Amino acid sequence: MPRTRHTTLNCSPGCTVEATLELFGGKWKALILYHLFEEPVLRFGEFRHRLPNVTQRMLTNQLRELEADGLLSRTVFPVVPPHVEYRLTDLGKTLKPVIQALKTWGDQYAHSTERDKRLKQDQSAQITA
Amino acid sequence: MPRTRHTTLNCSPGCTVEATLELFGGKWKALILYHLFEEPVLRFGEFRHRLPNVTQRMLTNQLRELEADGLLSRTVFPVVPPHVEYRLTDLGKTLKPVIQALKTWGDQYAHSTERDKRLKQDQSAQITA
DNA sequence: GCCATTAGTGTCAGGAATGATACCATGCCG
DNA sequence: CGGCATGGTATCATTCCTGACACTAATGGC
Repeated sequence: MPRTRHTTLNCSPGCTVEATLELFGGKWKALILYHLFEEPVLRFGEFRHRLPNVTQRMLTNQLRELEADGLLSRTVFPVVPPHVEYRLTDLGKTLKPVIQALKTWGDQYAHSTERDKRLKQDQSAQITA
Repeated sequence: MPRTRHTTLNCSPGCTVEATLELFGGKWKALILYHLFEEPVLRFGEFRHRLPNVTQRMLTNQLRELEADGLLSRTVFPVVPPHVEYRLTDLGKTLKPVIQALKTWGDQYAHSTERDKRLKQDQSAQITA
């Protein structure tokens, strides 16, 4: 996601939908935010445990972008070994209903999508192979 | 967006958030869905008018993916010149609260994000240049 | 015969996003 | 002195996304 999509917000009424998506459409951003709604303060290493499929580089990227967009704050304690805390900003907290809507829908419907059926087929094909 | 991100839905409780995002995280999918909530039946050319920045190829891609995911239906009338109608499926209609949440947030907060400020700076820089 | 229409498809190219891997700083512990 | 811990960077390669452009089919109208 998250390339720059449009540079202006003037493309018809639905445009802010896209604008919102640009903020957390990144590959792992929604998940990062989700975990911060569950646990208000997280350290880098804790993210790594919660998102085991994300490489360190990706995680750093996504966190920095969320920070740059003002959705979360990064607090560095100048100690050794390093200690860094991430938490939602006030603006970030306002995203809660959005993430919540995504989760609610996913919990209800994700397993009924065609995409999901394809995934299951792929998996069983791999198992039988 | 939306390459295939994870193949299973087993990665902790927030995973369905990501799964949902995979469905319409594509560059223009949310906007396509949004327009279909406004106007229940749209033809290919009407999308082109509403999304002037999207190339024909991209629009085709995104529509096909949404169709493949069972979120919208594509009805071809075998006439000349071609006539194709797109509308939401029942599953697609269930996404309305999600898109609505995205739009509500965007309308309220998009203009207060750091990203938005950066965009405005870039624009004025281009103007003065 | 020639052009316009609609909804595409095919090909090519460039750039962005992502992943893998290796490497770094610093202070404590033994 | 050597290794560990934490939170990263740097570099390279690859894959994916996106755009530009040209091309198509079948019919109606001039």
